[in-house]
Amino acid sequence: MARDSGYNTKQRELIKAAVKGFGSKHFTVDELVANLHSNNINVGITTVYRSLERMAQQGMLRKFASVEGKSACWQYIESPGECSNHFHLHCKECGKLFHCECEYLDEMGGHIMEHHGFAIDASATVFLGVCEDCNKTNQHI
Amino acid sequence: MARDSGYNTKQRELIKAAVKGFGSKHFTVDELVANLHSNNINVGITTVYRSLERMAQQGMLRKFASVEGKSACWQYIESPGECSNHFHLHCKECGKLFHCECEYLDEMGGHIMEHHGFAIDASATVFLGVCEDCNKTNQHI
DNA sequence: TTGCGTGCAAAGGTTTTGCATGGCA
DNA sequence: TGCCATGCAAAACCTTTGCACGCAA
Repeated sequence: MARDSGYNTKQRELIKAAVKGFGSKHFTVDELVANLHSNNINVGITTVYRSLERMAQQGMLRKFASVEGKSACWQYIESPGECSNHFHLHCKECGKLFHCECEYLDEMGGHIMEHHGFAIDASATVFLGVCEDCNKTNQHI
Repeated sequence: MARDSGYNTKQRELIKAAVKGFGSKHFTVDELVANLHSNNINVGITTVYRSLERMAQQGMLRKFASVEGKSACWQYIESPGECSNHFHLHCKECGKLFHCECEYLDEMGGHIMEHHGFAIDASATVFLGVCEDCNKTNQHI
């Protein structure tokens, strides 16, 4: 387990607690700050960014690339290795993020590594498309 | 083929020509503007953004989500349907974009549609990872 | 005491919007 | 003429950086 290399401060504890509160659900910096505010906790946005980045480096958090100018998403890693084998489906219509746990995708990673020499970072890769619900809604278009 | 719905203006022609000049190579707004400048063409950045967005809607262009605060990438679609059946691999290390034509990935799209009800937009999806070359370089890390 | 952590303010970069002017049809 | 397109300026947005002060060890 990665140990904290620096000091233990009140802010870090508060941020860590809030992050854990999201469980395996992904969140943005905005959502995290809103969550803190709703508990009457005020932490500088700078500190939030720096803490998240630090936690990501320690392997406690996963950072998703931003999509289409939207802000980056973060996700707490409840157990080490968790989510490393699943991909994320991001719906272009409703913006929802789906977790997709599937052996097929494991295979795919292996295939791409073997045949194309490319090591896919599943935790950072986001599939863009349209989810089931939005598909139904938009069938007439 | 999608027809222009609006007027034909000099700027649109110039932008379209520059875009075609990139062939199937992806480019950013910055690169496009630099390209125009090197030909002594000055078009407002606003117009560039609006034109690209319009061309993308007409199916003449493909827009890639921005990655990690980097600016968005665009790609000219030389022939309709081109690239619609292949994915793109974006190397986190060197930033190169690889085209990956592969039946396996077609299957995968089908699988995800069947089993997860999610319609993947291959043309917009970018796999993040590390390419062969960078992998070799970083093996000691 | 030492030096890392915090947070305000400001800068950074990309993209969008308001609005008056310009140009196509 | 009527409406769409243009482009300047400014805003919007997310994120990072500089710097002085505060706090953990």
